[in-house]
Amino acid sequence: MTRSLDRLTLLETFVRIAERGSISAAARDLGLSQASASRQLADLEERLGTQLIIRSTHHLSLTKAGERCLGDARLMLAEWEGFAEGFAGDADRIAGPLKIVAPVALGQTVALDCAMAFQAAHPDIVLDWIVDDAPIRFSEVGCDLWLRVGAVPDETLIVQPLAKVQRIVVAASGLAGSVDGDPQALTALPCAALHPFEGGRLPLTGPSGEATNLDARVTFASNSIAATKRVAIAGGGYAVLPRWMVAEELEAGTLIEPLPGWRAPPLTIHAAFAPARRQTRRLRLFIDAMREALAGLA
Amino acid sequence: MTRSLDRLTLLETFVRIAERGSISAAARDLGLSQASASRQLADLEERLGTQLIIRSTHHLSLTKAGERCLGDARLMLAEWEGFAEGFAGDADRIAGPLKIVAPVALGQTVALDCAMAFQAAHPDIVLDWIVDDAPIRFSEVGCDLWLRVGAVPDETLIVQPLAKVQRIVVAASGLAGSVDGDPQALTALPCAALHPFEGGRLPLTGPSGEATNLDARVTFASNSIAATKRVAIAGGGYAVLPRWMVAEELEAGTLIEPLPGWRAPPLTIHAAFAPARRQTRRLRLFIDAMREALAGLA
DNA sequence: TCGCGTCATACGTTAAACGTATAGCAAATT
DNA sequence: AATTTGCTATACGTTTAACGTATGACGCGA
Repeated sequence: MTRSLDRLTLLETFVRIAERGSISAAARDLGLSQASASRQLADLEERLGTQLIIRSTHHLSLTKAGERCLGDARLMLAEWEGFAEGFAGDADRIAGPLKIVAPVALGQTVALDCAMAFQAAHPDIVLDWIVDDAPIRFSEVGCDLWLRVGAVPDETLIVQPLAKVQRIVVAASGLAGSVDGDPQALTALPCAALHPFEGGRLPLTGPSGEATNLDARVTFASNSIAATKRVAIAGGGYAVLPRWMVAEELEAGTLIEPLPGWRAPPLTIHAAFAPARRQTRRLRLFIDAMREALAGLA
Repeated sequence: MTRSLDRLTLLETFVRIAERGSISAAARDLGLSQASASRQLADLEERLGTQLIIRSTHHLSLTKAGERCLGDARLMLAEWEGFAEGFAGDADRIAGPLKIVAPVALGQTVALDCAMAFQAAHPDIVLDWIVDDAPIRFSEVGCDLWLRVGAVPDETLIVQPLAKVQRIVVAASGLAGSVDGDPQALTALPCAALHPFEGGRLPLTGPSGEATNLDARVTFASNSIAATKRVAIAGGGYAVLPRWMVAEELEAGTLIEPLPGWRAPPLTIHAAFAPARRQTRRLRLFIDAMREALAGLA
């Protein structure tokens, strides 16, 4: 009987090497010698009959086969973990890493509060919290959960809606004081537009369900919602922003709602994660907690 | 760094033990000593933190956890195999076991011919060919492919249609010689019905698309299509049978078609197999070959 | 040029998986 | 009832391969 080191351990080592871009760094992370890590990678390559990583002394890169292997390896490792977790005697212990990418605005406010509360409730969870509004390459980042406002541009992922975000038109009173509830008056004003949700057209729904689609004179465009909000506060243009995000400014009068009762199309916050037949309990619980926390944004 | 024997190897050993119901028999199959097999099972139980198999000297049985583990273990092993196969350098070599359950009639004729041709083309394939008309418990049998006429009563499986089977009314001429193309005349004759496809009602479609639904006087019922055919030949009743299955008898005059041009509802032959993100190449190729072979039955 | 960090590999050491042997048990056979 | 057969678990010495240390070749930056 030929013995073999654990194939799943070989995959773990490979994934860590790919993520760190260095055999030595991965070895340190995993508590191995550099020589062992190097040999395990070679062992995996031999088993699969193909080269996965192109080596050089200062730069490792994945082959095409290595890229495919990375995605599959992660899934198989996640499946083992979900599987083994399903038998664990200690059903109450929630532990292990969670790497999460969240949008900047939510990731520094509501979602972050939720994540901190989750960690306080489960102290053995290790959170890796990344805020980023840009679309990520999920398979490269190696995260467990991607919180995303709007569409998730990756059809390989499982995408679940968590909450809808109510959006309204807001502006500084000096800019929009004369609008007086008339949507058409907006077309004369500058617009601070948020990529990729707003462009030259602005669909709105009124208090009685009436619809209109305004031309927007975009004078400022950004993919940063924080920047868009700041421009609106400074009077540089009206903006379409989530109500939760401008509640304080509306209360303080720093911003007004020039079209009371009118709504821009709501956006959906999605949870996106890799398909595996069993998700780890900590991920499932985290998603549930996040769904509950975001429910108040509607 | 603690070394560990391959977790996937532990799963393989467990699956074989469960299938054979004996640690010793599994050890012989796998080329291990009985002691090693016993230890590997104990090792897996220790890793998962739960007992999987209840031991006795003459009868092993799975615990509840063991039953769940069996299904998941098979899937994870299949996923590794599909994964590793995707990297194999020798893309042309088709090898390994295929365990297939087929309906009795097809499994002794057309489908068997196809399977034998497939094996002749790929001699390294090991076929385990089981004919059985009864519904199987897929997860217990541990087969790769279930060929099934009609519905597949297991929603956990991937089910793909392979072919439609054209069915006609046939009878011995001594019984049905006076029917003379009139469907209603059938209601006076005894019917040999095949479970679960025929009962007291017989829907038929005529040559011009006209539909009728006859009362069937069932005097013989069986779940065996071969028995039903035999009764028809012997003049014990008319039967609804696939055209492919009675072609010779029609040619020889042993059976006649009392309602030329009329059809019973066709049945679909399905291929059912376990979901895995990657199917082994041999299974994919086999299913393709079977689909092609059965295409002539319509 | 020098120093540092990288990866691959040789070599002796280590850890764990191996098979053989044995004991206890249950069922079938004589 | 006694014997035979086949089962599983475990002790023990053996075997195997994975381990870490050491070293050489290489590339990059100061």
